[in-house]
Amino acid sequence: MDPAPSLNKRRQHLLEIIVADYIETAVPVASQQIARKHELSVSSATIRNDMAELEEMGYITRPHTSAGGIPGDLAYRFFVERYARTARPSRQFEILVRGSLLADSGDPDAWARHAAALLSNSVRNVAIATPPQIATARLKQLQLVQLQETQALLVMVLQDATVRQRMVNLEAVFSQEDLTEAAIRLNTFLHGKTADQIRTAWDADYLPHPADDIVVVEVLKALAEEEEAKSVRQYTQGLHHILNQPEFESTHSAREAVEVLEDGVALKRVIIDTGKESGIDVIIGDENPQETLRPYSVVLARYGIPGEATGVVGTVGPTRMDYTRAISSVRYLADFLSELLTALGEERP
Amino acid sequence: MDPAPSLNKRRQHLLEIIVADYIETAVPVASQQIARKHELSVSSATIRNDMAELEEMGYITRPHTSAGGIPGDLAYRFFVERYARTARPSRQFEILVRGSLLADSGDPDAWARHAAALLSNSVRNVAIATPPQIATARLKQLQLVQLQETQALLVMVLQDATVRQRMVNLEAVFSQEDLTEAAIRLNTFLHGKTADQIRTAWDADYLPHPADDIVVVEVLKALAEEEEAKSVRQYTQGLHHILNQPEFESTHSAREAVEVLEDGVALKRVIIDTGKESGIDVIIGDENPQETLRPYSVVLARYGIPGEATGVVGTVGPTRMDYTRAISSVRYLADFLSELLTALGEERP
DNA sequence: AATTAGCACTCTCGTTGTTCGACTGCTAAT
DNA sequence: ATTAGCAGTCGAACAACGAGAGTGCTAATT
Repeated sequence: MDPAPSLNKRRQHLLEIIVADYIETAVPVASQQIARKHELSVSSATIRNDMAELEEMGYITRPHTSAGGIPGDLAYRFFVERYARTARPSRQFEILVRGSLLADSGDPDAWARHAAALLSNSVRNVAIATPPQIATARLKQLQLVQLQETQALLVMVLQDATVRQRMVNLEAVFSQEDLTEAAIRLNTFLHGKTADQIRTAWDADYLPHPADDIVVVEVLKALAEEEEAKSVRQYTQGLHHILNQPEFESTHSAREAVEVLEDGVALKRVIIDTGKESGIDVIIGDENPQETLRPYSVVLARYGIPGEATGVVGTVGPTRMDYTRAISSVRYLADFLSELLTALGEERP
Repeated sequence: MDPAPSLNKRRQHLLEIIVADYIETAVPVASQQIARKHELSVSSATIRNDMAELEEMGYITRPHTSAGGIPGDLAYRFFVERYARTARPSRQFEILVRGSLLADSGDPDAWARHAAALLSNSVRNVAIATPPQIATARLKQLQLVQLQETQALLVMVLQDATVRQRMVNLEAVFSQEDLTEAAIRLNTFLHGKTADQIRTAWDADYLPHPADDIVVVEVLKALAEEEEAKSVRQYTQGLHHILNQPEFESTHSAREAVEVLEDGVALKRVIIDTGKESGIDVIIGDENPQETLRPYSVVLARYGIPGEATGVVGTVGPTRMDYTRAISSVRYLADFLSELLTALGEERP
């Protein structure tokens, strides 16, 4: 569908120029400047008329009576739908991403951490990434390591190859051999099961070994925690970039931004809501349901294996952000992370 | 030893007042203010004379001719040695720390993360913490989990109960049963060994199973990475606090601070150097060997089991920071983390 | 009907001048 | 050694002002 049906060709082009210019310079763009820099074959007066029209329609606003125009959320939305969605990242970025992420083999947590760093440097804004989270946590294998006489470390590998650990207080003294044996026994019983499945199977099937129930309880706890939305760990990178942006020159706005982004609870909500269906979510300014994020724009994509294990990568910045770069970088990262995760998660039946 | 031998009682007290006042208000402290607020039983003129003397000796400076005094690094040093070292944290803080850290059972990584958050809120500054790092990495137990036909996930539990994972590309097809068997075999062989010990034992003792060497190579790689200084992961919290400090009102200084602290490479160097012997390291301003950290003060303590596994907690802020609070909070946290770690690491012979 | 030239008007920004209040440094008295 | 008193210094806040950039509008042009 046409993002802006009531705009003729020239005005669409004009709007594109204004948005692109403002994204680059952060200065209200003036009609004369446009006439001079771009070969439009119309005079500045015509541009002024068109800009008055664009203002009327809510695409741009003016900081004061005798100033150039600055794009509003609507203009950015138009720009994103019309021009920015189709872009591809630079070859350089692709190489950098592949090289960096292939280096940390098999550790989804490290992927997320490094993805955030890579993205942050690419878009010169704050980047966030979450490691893949499983929809319904499913145990793959567990291991018991003796710590003290009656204390063991329970290490669990989940379906998506993430590893979780918990401490278990046993009620009696066990040797490492006992524990290893118990682990083997429990693995055959628990392998591939969700929390629910474990619960029903456990009731039905009495286990004769005294320590086993304690371990199972801990496994259930861990799986439950895993499914809690609270456990969405997110890596944030590149906070310093926003202090370079002219919109955060005042200490006040800068502090607010850092507070919101470092705290991350608003972001978490956005992440949870974000596109289960594939594609890039672009949330511009006031479109954001999270009030504290209204001054910013968010470009997010979900990656991974839908219904199995998915995470999120994306970037946050002022509404005047480089959407072209942001969208292309985020898409490329999400696709590549999905690839990595698929390779890791694929398993023989 | 006396931190300031050439100062008489009154001048020491005066210096204390100036430092404490400036820490609280961030405004150059004037002689009249001192005379009014504190019961000194001397007039402002006397204070002026004393302050002139303190300036002469390098303890305080003045922003301009007719302004109050602001403490220099020397004054802070005096203050720290004379008054701040002995402080104890508030009961409230102690309770908060115990409650929070006991909640994440057995996960040293989570301890560090939460310690940074707790400390940051307490001192209202940036806080950093590293999870415990082992001096020479020592394998406790490993586990192999099948992912694809020729691919397995290697999960290692190290001596200090931290867990690391790597992907292993096997050269042939193995079932999960094969892998479990191999893991048991390797565990008896590798248990408790350092990288060096593994290497010598491996040469001496030929292993008949074809896949074992691949796994051992990965274990060695992981242990090596673990020992690399580069792998010092650090959690930074509370960057937004520094934007509240008046010294970072200008965007420029704020940006510099965020850049230095978020990047963390300078901090990493300081962390590596930091007090192997117990005690709190207080590095004030220009005393810092790291040039980029000269505008700030750092309060750091190492925790854990010396020679076995240790980490670092601490805080970074402007030289005008609340040393009393910082030192007491850092000390309490370090002590408590050591306790937790000792409980976790204690092991039957 | 759309476009353009021209011009008066508006607004911001950096500069300069001025006042006010706070604080010090110094001198002379205690 | 301490203090009172006073002249002098400095910064913060505010107003005035001119320059420059850009618009809105009107009237002429295609």
